[in-house]
Amino acid sequence: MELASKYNPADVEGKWYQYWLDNKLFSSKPDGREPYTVVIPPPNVTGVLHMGHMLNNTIQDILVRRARMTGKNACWVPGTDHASIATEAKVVNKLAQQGIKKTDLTREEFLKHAWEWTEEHGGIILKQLRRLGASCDWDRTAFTMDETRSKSVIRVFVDLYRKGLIYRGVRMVNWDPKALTALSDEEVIYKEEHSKLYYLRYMVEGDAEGRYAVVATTRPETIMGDTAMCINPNDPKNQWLKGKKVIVPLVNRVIPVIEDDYVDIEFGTGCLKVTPAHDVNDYMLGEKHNLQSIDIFNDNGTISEAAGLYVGMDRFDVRERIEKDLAAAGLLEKVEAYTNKVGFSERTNVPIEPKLSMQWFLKMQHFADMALPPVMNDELKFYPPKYKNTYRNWLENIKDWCISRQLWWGHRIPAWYLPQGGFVVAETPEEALELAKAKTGNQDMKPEDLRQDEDCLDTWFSSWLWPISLFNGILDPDNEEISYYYPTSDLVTGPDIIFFWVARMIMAGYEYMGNMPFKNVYFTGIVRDKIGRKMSKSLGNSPDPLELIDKYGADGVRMGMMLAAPAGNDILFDEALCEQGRNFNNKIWNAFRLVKGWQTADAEQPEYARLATGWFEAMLAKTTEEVNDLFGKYRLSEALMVVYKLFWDEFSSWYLEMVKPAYGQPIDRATYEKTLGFFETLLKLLHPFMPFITEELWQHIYDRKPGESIMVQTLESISTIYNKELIDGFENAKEIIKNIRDIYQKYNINWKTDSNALSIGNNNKIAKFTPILNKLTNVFIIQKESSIVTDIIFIVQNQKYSLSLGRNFAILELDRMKNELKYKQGFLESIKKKLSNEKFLHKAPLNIIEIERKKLLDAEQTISSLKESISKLEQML
RNA sequence: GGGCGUUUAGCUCAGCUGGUUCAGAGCGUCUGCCUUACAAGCAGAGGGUCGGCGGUUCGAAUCCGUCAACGCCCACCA
Repeated sequence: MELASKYNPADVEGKWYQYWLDNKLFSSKPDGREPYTVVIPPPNVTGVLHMGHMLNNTIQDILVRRARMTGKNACWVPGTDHASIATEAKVVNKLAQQGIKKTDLTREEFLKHAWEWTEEHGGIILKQLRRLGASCDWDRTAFTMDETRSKSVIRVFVDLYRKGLIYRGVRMVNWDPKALTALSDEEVIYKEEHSKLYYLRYMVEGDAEGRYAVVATTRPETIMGDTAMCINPNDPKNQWLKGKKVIVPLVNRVIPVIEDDYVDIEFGTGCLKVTPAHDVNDYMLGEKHNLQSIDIFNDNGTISEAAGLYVGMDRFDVRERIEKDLAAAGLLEKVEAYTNKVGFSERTNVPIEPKLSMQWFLKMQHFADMALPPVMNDELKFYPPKYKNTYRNWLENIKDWCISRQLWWGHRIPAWYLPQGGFVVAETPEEALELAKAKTGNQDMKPEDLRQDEDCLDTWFSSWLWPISLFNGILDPDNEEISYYYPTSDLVTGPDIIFFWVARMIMAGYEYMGNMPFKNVYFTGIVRDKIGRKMSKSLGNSPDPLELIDKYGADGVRMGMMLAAPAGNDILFDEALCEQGRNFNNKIWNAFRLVKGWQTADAEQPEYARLATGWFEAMLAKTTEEVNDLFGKYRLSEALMVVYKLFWDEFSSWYLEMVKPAYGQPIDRATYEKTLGFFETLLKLLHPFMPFITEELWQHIYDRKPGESIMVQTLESISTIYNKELIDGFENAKEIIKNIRDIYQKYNINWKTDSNALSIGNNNKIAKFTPILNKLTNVFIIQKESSIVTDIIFIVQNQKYSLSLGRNFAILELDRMKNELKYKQGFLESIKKKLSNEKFLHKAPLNIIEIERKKLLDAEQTISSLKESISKLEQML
């Protein structure tokens, strides 16, 4: 086989992905093996792959492939999320471009457009994941609005309603004036805004002196909704206002002055305007003091008829306008610059408006009580564990979840209103009708007499069931699949959805399965650019993952991501990392070319090869153990780095150089076979990280049967028992070789043609490695102290070595040796000091003292031999 | 306002329960090499009072206190 000198990913990636699919290697069915289950965080159905997905799914694929190779029945279930608000907004936009308003359509017509949109754009992202190499069981692909998942959502809603955990009521909710829907607290993002604090004059009614109270507000446009002014009863400066009535500026409504401790005496003037319809706190005050509530906003954020002024204007236009009008009327005391926090809709990015409305809620305390302990006591582990705190904090301050959305795209709330008031909750219209008949006693009731709730459920109300509903565990709780695959193993997701999704899945898991939904949660970081900025379209700093794959290969990009991705830390992504990944692919490729290019011969295995194979076997075992340990701790980037170094440094730079036959010479068969075996093992270790190139080479390393794949080879066969002494001995030998190479380079020695003598003294341990030293540096070993004054001296692990170069370079080394002597003497002093410290000898453990004593002896020995060499050299001068 | 986290080489980060795996890794930098697998490479080298200060200890990057900078999460101060 002729191989190009560069690896070309495009030639092999598509081929092997298809091969894996054709041979059903991603598919999983319950069997006798231990299951390993991962459910994908479902991306938005109409989304496209971005760097965050790339990172997240690379990690999942690494874990899944690794599990598969450790003998588990790995099942990675893919799917997409209907993303209620986001998708509906996209469909509304698209319709708007065609001149169609949502309000002109019936619900059915709108949904038809939405499904068309979904079918057109849906699932693109799943196709893109294949480019990455994602080993999902595609036959299981699910959608949060497919039949099984939809029915599951409805069943859960009905169940929770019947358990008394879902209720309906009028509450102050976060209103999104663009999407025209309520939002949960989690969907509101607070941002600091530079705004103004307006001081408004509220004239005191009937006051002869024309006195007025000054109220500070950031939202003067809400004065039309004022129904009281509030002071703190303990505020000395406002005592005079007690019992008075004041006049709302411009509006001229007379409102009472009420008293409540809630008001902060220090803030502003200590006078607070109360607008119960448009502020959460004012709402509470309104309830407490029985105030009227005037809703001055329409759903889209414009001023309503009820306001009486500025009707139809946008809320922010009114703010500007009213400032001028107030000033003109002499009712504006002053305006100050002010920084405050404003809530924005997570999806539409418009400021949310607190609004009183009728919504459905889920009582959360019950769920919080179940979901907190298993995380806090590490039954369910978070990686990194710092997120336990975040999680606890949220659960300990849990609020009821507003689950209704005024949208059409989603799961419609299964509540039916009766003509005479009241409602029933049921899974189907038929069941609802029966319930309605029973409730009203009217047996003649017809389906059309019932009116189903117009609203949809929050998207997360379906995704919180994901680990269960994917295996149909809601509708058929005892089926084989759910029993086998649940609880799932690892969840890989971003910390930004810890409340939205992770916490709620844990809740649903305990409620419906009586068990955790996953055993471990791996929180990834946010992908940022290399100078730490979030990736965004407007900055243009977000590379297209598919273009990166075209450029560097999927394996290269995967590796680039993983090199920079410790769990929970943000990753600063730099294309240079993909380059490093690509280079590594190339390195593997070329190592393969070398090995496969060798001719074999029936020859005795040389001693250097015998030593090298023994050593590399030990290295392989040692590294395998390290990798096992790191995977156990979810330290994937470190695991990759360990294998990377094993391949590049130990295998390519050391091992292959040791066993490589001279040019044109064949290699003995024993070494060749060993080397192929090592290569295969290395490919297996690398496969979870770099699936494509490892498959390609694995297929070529030996003849394989059709359908065979590295994917399903087992890693457990790699021995993790190794000879530590052998490894240490090689490390020592490598140090010596490096020293010799350094000297060769420094003095421009043509070492390939000239053999040089290395005196190693009476050092049997190193003598053993003579064949290796000889092969890599062309030295011959003299096993006694050198008496040649002009030898170049170097010290490795406190042993002196003398290299004879036949010419007098040693003089040039004098300074270096003197420096080394100085350093060693300083070192010796510090140890002596330590060992003469009574307290140290008294209190330190014996083994530590022993170690110090040994250091002392070693240092003394080194110093004396250095001194000797130096003085000899100096005599020569 | 509350909570959490980070600060170690030019960059990105490891360093768990204090002591030879303690000052590390990868990348970058510098030097020499187009050596017959690979210049997307090979062989070497340099580089840090472990954020500041104080304490505990025979001994501190590691434990405690404090200050500073940065980041994240939560919270109803208009």
